[in-house]
Amino acid sequence: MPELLSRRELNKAATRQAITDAALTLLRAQGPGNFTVEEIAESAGISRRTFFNYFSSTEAALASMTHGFLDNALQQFRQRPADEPILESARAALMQLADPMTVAPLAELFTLTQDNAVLSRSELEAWDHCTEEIISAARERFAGNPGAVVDELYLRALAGSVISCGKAAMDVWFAQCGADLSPASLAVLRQLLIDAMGHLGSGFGHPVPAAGPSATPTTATTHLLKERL
Amino acid sequence: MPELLSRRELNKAATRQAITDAALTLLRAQGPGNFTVEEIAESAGISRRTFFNYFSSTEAALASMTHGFLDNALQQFRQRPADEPILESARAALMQLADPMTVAPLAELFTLTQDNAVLSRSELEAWDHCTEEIISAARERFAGNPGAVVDELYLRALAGSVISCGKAAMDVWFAQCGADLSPASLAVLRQLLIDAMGHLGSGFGHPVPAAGPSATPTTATTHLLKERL
DNA sequence: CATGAAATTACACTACGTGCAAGTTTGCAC
DNA sequence: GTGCAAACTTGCACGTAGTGTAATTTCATG
Repeated sequence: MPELLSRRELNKAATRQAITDAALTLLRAQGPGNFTVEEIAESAGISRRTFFNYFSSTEAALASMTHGFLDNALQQFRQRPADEPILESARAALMQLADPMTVAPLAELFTLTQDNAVLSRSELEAWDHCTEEIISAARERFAGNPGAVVDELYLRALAGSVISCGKAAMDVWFAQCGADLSPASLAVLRQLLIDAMGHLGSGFGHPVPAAGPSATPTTATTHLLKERL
Repeated sequence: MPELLSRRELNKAATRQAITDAALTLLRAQGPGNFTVEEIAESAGISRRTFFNYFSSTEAALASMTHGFLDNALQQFRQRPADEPILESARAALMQLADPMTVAPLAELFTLTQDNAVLSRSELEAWDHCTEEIISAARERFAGNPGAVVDELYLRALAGSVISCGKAAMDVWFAQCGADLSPASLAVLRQLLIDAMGHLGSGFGHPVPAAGPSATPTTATTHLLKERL
């Protein structure tokens, strides 16, 4: 069987996909909290018990999209050259995400779960998980540096701040553009990500930066980033 | 009866306290996830239903301690002069928390729930809630500035980063010192908070941090740690 | 003390999440 | 193909979470 994936793995992937599809469909139709695991299972053509073999809860099933999104970002990050400044790597990784295919599921999920406490919990967890992953990635990168003692505080503070800035950019973007995925909207998102990382890179030195989602990068872009733009 | 608190309010506060005490006691004795709401209620001398009148879940009851801790920090933040740089206000507010009475409950809670997924969720939620509160506080502060358009991205990125750095400092502290609340340990915590805010204020320019605003932060930290280990 | 508001309680009910013991499908060797 | 073992699914049962509701108790006030 010269396929890359065995039949078993294909079936599992299909089932997993069917579950998340069903969950998203129900979320669209009924709104958050207004449907049960049993309905998801029925809609996905499986038993209630099998659902729990794949996901530990409804929120986990939905949060798998966020996880996919963030794993994608992390993959981008790991591919950056090791001698690049971390902030620049993060900026580049985040930039890859301002892409219709990538943000579409997340954008919709965000608009649908905006005001729901239970669901946004899982989102928080996903972001936190990504933070931990970035810490690992950054630690590995520094570990390549011989003789350098890795400063755990620096790592954690930096990774947390990067994620916070990415999250802030997406929050502002959602608030401004909703689920709009037009090129103009995505350009806004890119600029927000750039600006957020710029603020971070410059130590948040400008309390009132000149705002403008237009083509001109705001004054907040730092020397460090300007070098590369 | 011109008491500051009516009998009703006193009773409610006492019940609330009894619940959190009971939950913490059970957490100590049985470990996370190994006790039920019914046990908490019984131990607190109330009915199961009454428990849910106070807290929506076991985790919520335990997370109320974290909320208290962070509300305290927020209160400190709001009391800072409005013309002070935000980062300095945040640093000062966080500094007030490196106090035995304040961190003690949080430290124990942290060590007890270290490896528990469900409980750390509520902790995440508490930190996120505090972030939102800081955003509000900072927005109010800027709103006092006439004619200034508040940059939502700046606010959210900054608040998120500040919280992330505070969290990073506490994570590192817990990892290094456990639940140790000795003066030396608290000094380490203070220094970690200072260093984290220093990193943030300098745009994370130094992979191996060297210069701080005063004295020699990093060496001071390691020195203190060496003393204890 | 009487009365109404607020809090507690018992009860019932739905849904969640899990262990277990079947049954079913897939992979692999013969 | 046949047989077998491992992986996967399913139904069932059980304990627990969380909530609506109505009855009961506690507290403040006239």
